[in-house]
Amino acid sequence: MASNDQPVPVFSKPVTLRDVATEAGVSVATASKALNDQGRMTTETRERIRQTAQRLGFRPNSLAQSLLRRRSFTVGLLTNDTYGRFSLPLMAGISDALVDAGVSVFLCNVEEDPRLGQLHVEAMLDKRVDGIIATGKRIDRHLPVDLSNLRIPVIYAFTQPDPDAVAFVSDDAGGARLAVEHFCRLGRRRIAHVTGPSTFAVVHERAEAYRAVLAENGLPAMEPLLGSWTESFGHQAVAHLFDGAGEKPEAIFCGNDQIARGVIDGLRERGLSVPGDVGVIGFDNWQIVAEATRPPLTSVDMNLAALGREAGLTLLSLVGGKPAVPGIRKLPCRLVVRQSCGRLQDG
Amino acid sequence: MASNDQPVPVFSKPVTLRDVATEAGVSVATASKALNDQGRMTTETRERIRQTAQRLGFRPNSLAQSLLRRRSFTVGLLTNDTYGRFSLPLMAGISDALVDAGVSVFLCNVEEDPRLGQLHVEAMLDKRVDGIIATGKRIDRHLPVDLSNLRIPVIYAFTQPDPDAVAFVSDDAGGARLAVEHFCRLGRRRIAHVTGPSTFAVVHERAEAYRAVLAENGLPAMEPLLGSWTESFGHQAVAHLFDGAGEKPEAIFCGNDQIARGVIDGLRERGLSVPGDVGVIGFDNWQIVAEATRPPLTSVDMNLAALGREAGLTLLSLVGGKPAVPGIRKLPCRLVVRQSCGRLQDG
DNA sequence: CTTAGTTGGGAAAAGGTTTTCTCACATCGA
DNA sequence: TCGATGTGAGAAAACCTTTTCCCAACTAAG
Repeated sequence: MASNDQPVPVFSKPVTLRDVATEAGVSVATASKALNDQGRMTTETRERIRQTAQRLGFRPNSLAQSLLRRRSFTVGLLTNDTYGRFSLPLMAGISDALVDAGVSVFLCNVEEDPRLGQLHVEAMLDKRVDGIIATGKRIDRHLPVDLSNLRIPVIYAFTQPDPDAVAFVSDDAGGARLAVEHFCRLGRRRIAHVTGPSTFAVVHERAEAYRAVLAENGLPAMEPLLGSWTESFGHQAVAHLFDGAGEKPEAIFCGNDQIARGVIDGLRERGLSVPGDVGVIGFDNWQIVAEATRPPLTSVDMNLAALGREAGLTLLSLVGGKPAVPGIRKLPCRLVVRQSCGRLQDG
Repeated sequence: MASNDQPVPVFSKPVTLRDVATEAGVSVATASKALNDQGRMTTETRERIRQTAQRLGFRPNSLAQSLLRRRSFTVGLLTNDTYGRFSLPLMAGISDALVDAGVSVFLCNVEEDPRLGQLHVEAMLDKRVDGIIATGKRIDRHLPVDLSNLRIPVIYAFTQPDPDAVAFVSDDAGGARLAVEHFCRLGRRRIAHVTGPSTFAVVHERAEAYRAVLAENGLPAMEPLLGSWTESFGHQAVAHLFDGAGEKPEAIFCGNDQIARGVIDGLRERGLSVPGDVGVIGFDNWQIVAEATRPPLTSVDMNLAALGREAGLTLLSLVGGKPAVPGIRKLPCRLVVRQSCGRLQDG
């Protein structure tokens, strides 16, 4: 049987620093110093070693470096967000902030399973991650793992288990203000708020901001409609708001894009034009939803990637030994204006 | 200034094998063997060392182990799927398959940027990942990185750069068959197919299967409608199919759930009932979309998690030195029946 | 010519674990 | 009592890199 009958691939051995040193006729110590711009030697020697390393395709073994430096250039991202609606943009930001520092990210989805969470955390700890970023779908619920007594820095994004932790969250109240104030600027007077269930902390935070902006602008207060984060609740809300007697809203600020979508569809089915008769603004700026509504949805973007970047950078500096003051940092949202909210009339 | 004025946390030093050995009054060699069930010693000694390790909370340093074993218990997942629509379920499957083996997964989103791809791949290589799984949004496009001459095993999921590679993809033709055959069983005779652009390989593969099933069942052939993967194309398609003259379809098999959503909305706007007048089946089984359509959408599920599990397991066995025959492995889809496709009439 | 200082480069330890050898001691049969 | 066998446990090498000394050779000053 010929040897090439075997489909098993042969992987060549990685070239080590010793190989480079031998090839260049110096000791490993010198080779190391040459490549790290340390120590003293003739530029000639240094250059020769560099060339040799280059030629041999030498890449230092991170494992050995990590062992020595007690730093693995690795962080873990813990999430329970199965579909990655929030965690992926966050991840993108983190990754973006860290890749230039040579740091890679372990992603662990722990669902709601404490056993799984424990397993993943231990695996990461054993691999000596430099730090952990924990994220969740909502600020007022925590991952099913205890990260409080780890020997490494932990940063929270979108959740904050205790006030002594360092946490980054979006400024939901500010985001709500952006939306409602935008409606005010557009001259809408009766502004409704349709949002998720009262069990979510953000629901109250945003509703509070909504009421505040109405008050500041001398507009009629309307009680926020709490329900579920679904399209179908958007439909129900429209039925509730428009099918009864009394004055109808001119604008609806929705708690997420799915609700907004349901609202827009419900309005259209009633022959109401968006934004002509009613303006709609959503929350989350979930592109795939926001761009599919008719008309495309104006929505509050939580800047998750930026949040991830901040979290990543902060973790890095924490790992580097710089202290960080504990507490929540709120990062501003931004309003992404499309066509569902109406436009300022010129003149 | 009191020392507790400083917010810098103090992280205790990890306990090493040497600590355990010293504490138990043995050598590190013995300690190692005790904990790994190797070597010879009295059960008494072994037990005592175990207890000591337990008491001290010893966890072996993975870095040191990896260095020695030339195996990092780490794999990389490379993707360009920003929103994680495909890569996250895949990731979940991979992670699920590997976590019990103590393997963690680096997730790297390289977008379409070759520089970024290169950066990530090098970072992973330096960290001595045991293998890499590369995935993409579509089988006929590849990531902007060259993985062909790595010293570690590579597995592809959803893409296959060359026939010598090991790749896992979903059986799109089979999935299409499932959908169309389901319509046939339900007695629908005029079955249309609305799908994405011709630049996608899967579009042709599924269209082929669609035609084949029609032929096998002696049903009238209809030319598939190719467009974009969007809701708005779904609307257009409905206009095209129903607003002209000629016989109308009784069923529509859509290339993805977004198209299906557009189709369903378009049908409703025309006063056609789903599934009463027209049955609709989508593709991807994107839960958040499929459950929000009215009625909920029957859809072909590509079993991405299962695919990820297979890929992970295969990579593991490849890493373990077992050869794997190159080529594409197609994994079956499954039909998730909800309410949009109609039901078999009893009696 | 001696001494102090500089320069280029190497030896060795460290990081934490695993594994192979080796060794001392005990036991057993002759 | 002597060799053979077996048993429990330790010493040391290995994995790969970094860093701290250290040393030899050379230069310059006195």
